[in-house]
Amino acid sequence: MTTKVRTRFAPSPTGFLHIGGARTTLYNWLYARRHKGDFILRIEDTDEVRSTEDSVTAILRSIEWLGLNWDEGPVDEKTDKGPHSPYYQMQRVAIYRKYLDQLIKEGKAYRCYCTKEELDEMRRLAQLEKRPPRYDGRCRALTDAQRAALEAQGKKFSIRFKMPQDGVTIVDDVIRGKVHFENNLQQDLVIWKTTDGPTYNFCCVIDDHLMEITHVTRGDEHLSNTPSQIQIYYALGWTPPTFAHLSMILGPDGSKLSKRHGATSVLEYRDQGYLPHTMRNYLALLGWSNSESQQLFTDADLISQFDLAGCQKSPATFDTVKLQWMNGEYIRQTPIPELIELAKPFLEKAGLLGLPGPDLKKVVALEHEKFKLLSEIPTLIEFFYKPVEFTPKADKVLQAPGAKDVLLGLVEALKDFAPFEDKALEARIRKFCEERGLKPGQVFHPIRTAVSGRTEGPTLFLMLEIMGRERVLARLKGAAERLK
RNA sequence: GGCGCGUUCGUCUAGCGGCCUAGGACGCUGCCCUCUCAAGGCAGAGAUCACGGGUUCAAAUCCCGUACGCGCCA
Repeated sequence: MTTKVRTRFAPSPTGFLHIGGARTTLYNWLYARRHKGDFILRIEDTDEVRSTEDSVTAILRSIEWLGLNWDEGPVDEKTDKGPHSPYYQMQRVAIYRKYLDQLIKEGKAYRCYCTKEELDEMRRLAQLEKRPPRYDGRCRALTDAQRAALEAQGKKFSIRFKMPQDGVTIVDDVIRGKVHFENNLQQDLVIWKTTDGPTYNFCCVIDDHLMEITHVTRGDEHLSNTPSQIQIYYALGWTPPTFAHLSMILGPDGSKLSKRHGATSVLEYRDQGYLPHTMRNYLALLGWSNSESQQLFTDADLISQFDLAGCQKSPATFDTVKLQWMNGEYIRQTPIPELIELAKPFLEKAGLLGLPGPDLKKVVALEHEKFKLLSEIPTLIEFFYKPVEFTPKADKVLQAPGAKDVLLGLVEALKDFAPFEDKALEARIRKFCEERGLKPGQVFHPIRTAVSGRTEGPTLFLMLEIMGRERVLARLKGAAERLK
């Protein structure tokens, strides 16, 4: 009998969900889905001063937008659902307390009366003497009488976990392999702070065990804490889960991805017009790949192929250029009605919804292969609906000698021309060129410019068809008049 | 400072001792297509596999150092 795979993502709600967190979430989700297991979301809000409800909201929205559903965890900012409820750590403090008492009673944890100042001094001296700046364990051996005396003085205490003094703790990491840590180099970790209660490393162990997490996949920065956590598992009589530590995501300059590199929040990518599927695919590839170096994956592909063991050990640089390419690929794969639906917020914001003019479906289809971001859709199509604005380059085209005559001539030629359709228009306009002894370019460019205000745009004749006779004629005239 | 981790084209990566004169993808350059811009097709430039030692008939691949970067202790 094999146990069911259970993975989790456990963010601290101290800010938005950033790209690194999104990737961690994705990998946990993929792993759970691949093994028909459960994906759990847990909110680590024990840092009362920095945790905010807004952050919780942002994180939940982000994960939802990414399309990663969780099987147990928050329902909203206050409530949650699942057999191991609550999933908000602040609501689990009594549980931590219970295990804390157990460890103290069994002599596996002890009261430490050192103040912050004393600890700082300890660290300073250690630095000076070139020793590792760790807690020296001075409160470990305090007698009951000494403790009573200190407390009689009103001394506050934190609780430290007794790390074994010898031996080696091996973290058998799925991605890194066996990583050895000498126990005597580990310090006695604070598991309960003087005033603020349980610490991250303590809660994390208890929750992961109680929630029956089988695979802990998290950022690289936690690797060094893992031996301590493993020892806490042992002290509590539990078996540690399988660990996997993911490498970091870097900005273009090779430092850890952060605000100064631009957007780091998942929601910002949504607002810039990336598709959730792009994010899933791109993030999956940032640190993982299959042996064919395949680039584009369906979700089903991802789920069936994704493997933690195949993850890269070294950090990866986040590349928005490739992200945009991929988004373009997926936009091109999206059927027009669906694309319009996705682009609604952007069209709305640009004031393009509900305006009279050509069929939006036809217009969007006309430029389909050009969109890299949903947010680009409005700017590329707005001239169909809004008054023409001429770019400097467009102005120059219209200034070409004879442009005005061409435009006015076309107005005449097209006034009653039927059918006002792609191929027929092309034939008619080419004939117009011949009649006037003009090269096609001398006519096509001014038309495009007059009608759109731009020198680049959709294929000409289909654009005219879709724009419709009335609008085309008005714009040709309008542009000609500007040339007076 | 200690401990831990990492290092293949600009970027993401393939590679797990001979198939590598190092493969793919993004980007870049050129050509083709063409009414512009894209998209698409084709071609090309781009990596002494961080460096130095070993092991081996043979190393990007195994071992040991060094450097650099990063993380944790903070």
